[in-house]
Amino acid sequence: MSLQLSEQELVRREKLTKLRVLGINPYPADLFPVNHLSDEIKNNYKEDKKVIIAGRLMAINIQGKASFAQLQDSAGRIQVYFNRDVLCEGEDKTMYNDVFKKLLDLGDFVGIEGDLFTTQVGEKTVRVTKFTLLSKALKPLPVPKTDREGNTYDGFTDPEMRYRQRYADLTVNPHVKEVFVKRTKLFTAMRNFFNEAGYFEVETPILQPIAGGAAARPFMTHHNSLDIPLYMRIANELYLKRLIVGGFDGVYEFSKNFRNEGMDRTHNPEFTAMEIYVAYKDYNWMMDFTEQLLEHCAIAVNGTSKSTFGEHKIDFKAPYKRVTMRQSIIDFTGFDIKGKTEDELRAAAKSMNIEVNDTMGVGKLIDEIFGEKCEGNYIQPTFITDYPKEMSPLCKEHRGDPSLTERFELMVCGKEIANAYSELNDPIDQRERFEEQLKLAAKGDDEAGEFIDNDFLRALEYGMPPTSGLGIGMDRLIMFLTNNPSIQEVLFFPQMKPENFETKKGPELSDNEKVIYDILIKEKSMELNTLKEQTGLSNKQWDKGIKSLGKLELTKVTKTDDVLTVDIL
RNA sequence: GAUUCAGUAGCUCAGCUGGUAGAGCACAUCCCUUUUAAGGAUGGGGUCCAGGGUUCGAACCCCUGCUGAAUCACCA
Repeated sequence: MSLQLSEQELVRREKLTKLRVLGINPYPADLFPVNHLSDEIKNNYKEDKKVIIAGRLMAINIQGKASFAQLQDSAGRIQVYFNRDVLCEGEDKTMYNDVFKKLLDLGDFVGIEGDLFTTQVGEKTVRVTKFTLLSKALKPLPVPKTDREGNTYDGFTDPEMRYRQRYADLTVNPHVKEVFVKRTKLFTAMRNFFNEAGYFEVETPILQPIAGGAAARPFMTHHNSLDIPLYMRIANELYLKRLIVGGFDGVYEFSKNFRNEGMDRTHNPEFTAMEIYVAYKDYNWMMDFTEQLLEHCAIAVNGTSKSTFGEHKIDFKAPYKRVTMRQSIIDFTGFDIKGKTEDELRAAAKSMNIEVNDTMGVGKLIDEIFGEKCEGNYIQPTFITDYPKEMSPLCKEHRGDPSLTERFELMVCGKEIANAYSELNDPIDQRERFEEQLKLAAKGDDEAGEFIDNDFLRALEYGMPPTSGLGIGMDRLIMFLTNNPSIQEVLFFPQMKPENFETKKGPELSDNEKVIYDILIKEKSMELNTLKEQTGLSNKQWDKGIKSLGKLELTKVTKTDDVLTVDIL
């Protein structure tokens, strides 16, 4: 089961044994007493200061009896200087001549003790007095090089390889690491904002008997000892509201959700949402809260509320524009949805060249019109408010218009990044809405819920205070904050088709090769065309077979005058 | 799901009209004590994604498949 090794991999394996012969353990167990990071050295530079650092060798530049190398640690890179006579004071120059020059490779982890100096070219450098191999790399890293102008050569850029081998991507591409540092800063900033507001971080089940709180196809699994199906969560809404029923004033959760749907550059089967529910508030309050939150987060991540996404410059500075869905549709189509019947809406949609079908109800039709004609126009953060009741089964009816709900979505660069309600807390209304969804589902609307969560309804019957809830797509938000158009760039390990690690056949012969070989082994030597005819192989199959047999040094083709002869070796 | 493009050395990529597979970096050996995309000399390294077809001959043309990307469709 060994994969075929490249020449470079074999060389590194040989170095491993040579190191062991010299008594050097290439994978020592000892703690290494690091006391500086590369950026600390550069920021608090003091001539001759003694430092102990560790990291990967990312560039080696040997010049005879002295050498330079780049050591990369978690904070960046620092140049280190190996001088033969500094490193090896006595007669024995093995550590420099053999261990450093011959047995170390790019990618190896080394620990270094040394003191600081500045080279003639002005680069802050660690003069190595002692080095320790901490871990040998057997596989060569793809090492891009960058010149003085910042042009990168041999970049490790193939997305497939970068996603599959994120460890190599992170090692070699500092800008990739930066995206994930920002991702974590975003989570921290949001968490701090909520905690300072006095809200409570909680955890709710990922394995659920009913996947509710959203309309999406769930992943199904099975619990053996209960012998029941379980679903992986598609949203955490219904569980968080149960906690508001239980008496918390504000609860929030960063929730990994799972949806068994299509994948593309903005959809991964598992993604992270944040949902927060706050008692005694409504969606107007939540809009204020949301714009404060996002301004805070943008500044925490990028140091400014401004951000660039592709061709767009966006600014998360509060307050954001607020437009009702009805007004938005009037603005972009001239059509007023107020009071229109399902048939009128369907006719209007058709006249706008929007694809519609009979399963679409009023809500869905309005949503299609909005999605098609309006959504994409909102580049700066904008709240779209007051959605039709039919498409918001968990949202409280609008206090001023019973056909609407108290709901808003926050649009940025034409995409939805947040969704919020004045939460429905009337248990009887809630049951009716669920039943309405069941009817829609039966009618064929695949976005309508198929189950009624009776336990959730029971919770509401005990009484839930008026509550406003907000959900934010964290992946999408971090895409906007780091200027990445692809969700795969902001997930460490985006979902991909499994890689095929099947081992190569090695010295075994393929079928074609066997046919040729079996005939030839009896005759020992044959004229080429006779042999070819006897095998009955096509030209292509013959060609491949005889070529690879030659490569394996099992046969040899010789030409005497005009006659080609094949011999067995 | 549809369309288009791509897959060649460890990495980034050339490869003309079908005619023995190339470069830079990396690697190996040697020279070089403050360099920085270090430099100089020499050398090794390939299942041209896989399978089939056409052809005297295929990395190249045709078909099928695999993998990925982009655009579109789908996706609160």
